[in-house]
Amino acid sequence: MKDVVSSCPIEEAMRVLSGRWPTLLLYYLKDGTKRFSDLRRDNPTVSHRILALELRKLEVAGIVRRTAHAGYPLRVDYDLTAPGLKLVPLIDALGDWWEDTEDDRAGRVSSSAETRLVAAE
Amino acid sequence: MKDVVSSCPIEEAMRVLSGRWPTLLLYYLKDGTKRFSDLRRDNPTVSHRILALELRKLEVAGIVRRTAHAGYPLRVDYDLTAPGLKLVPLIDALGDWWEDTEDDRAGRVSSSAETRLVAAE
DNA sequence: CCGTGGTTACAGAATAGTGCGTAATTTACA
DNA sequence: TGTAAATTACGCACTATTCTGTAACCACGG
Repeated sequence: MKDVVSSCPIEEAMRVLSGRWPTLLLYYLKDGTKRFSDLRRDNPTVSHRILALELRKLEVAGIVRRTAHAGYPLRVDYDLTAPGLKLVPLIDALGDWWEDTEDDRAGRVSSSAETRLVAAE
Repeated sequence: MKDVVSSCPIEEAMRVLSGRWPTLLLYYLKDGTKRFSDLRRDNPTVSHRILALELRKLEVAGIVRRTAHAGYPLRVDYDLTAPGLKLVPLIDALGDWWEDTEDDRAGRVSSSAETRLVAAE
């Protein structure tokens, strides 16, 4: 994945939203503030390390806000920023699109999918 | 990327849209029918192998239609299916969101991003 | 010792790129 | 006239790069 300085907003947006976790984290955070360990419990298949990395990526992108409370036992909260909140309905729309078009997309996996053959003229 | 049979439409949608190319291909295909070599020219950094794989993925997902014309020199057309067309405005909305929230996301890369410190109560 | 949030080191898995081969027809050129 | 080369859309094998997981460690109060 080279940089290629895309200048295309779609490509840039996808750079941070791509992958399995970003949208899931958005999904869980839309209900409100969560802590690191909450998010781990929400989806137990993400590794400790990756969760930290993904959260950091979203934080740097300005989608998630990280709030570290001083003192011990160490406590950190995560919630969505204003842009993050604005993103949620778009993600939801994507989910709706997937469901609404399910019949039409006709996940015909075993056959040759959508391919059609046309005789040469 | 394990399977985990998500049952979450967002996760499933992201499984096919994740990565650098799917949205880009959508972008180029929204103008109309394109051939394999056209798409290669549109974004020269994608390798032929990956382009073929990505197109096949979108085809199986029912977003792109592949039309192979019989005879040589082999000719194949790609265009969007109805679900694919419906997806385009959502992708565009994502790009708009990225642009519109640019100031607010404040890409403060060098500093500690959004992190804030709060004194313990 | 435990739990919290996080980082680093190393290993293994997944993904991407490179180059070669293929098919039938047209064109190129000695 | 004969044959070599180009064309198109890939598939395959091999390598390079990148990503992800595991485990260990840190800080500290309880």
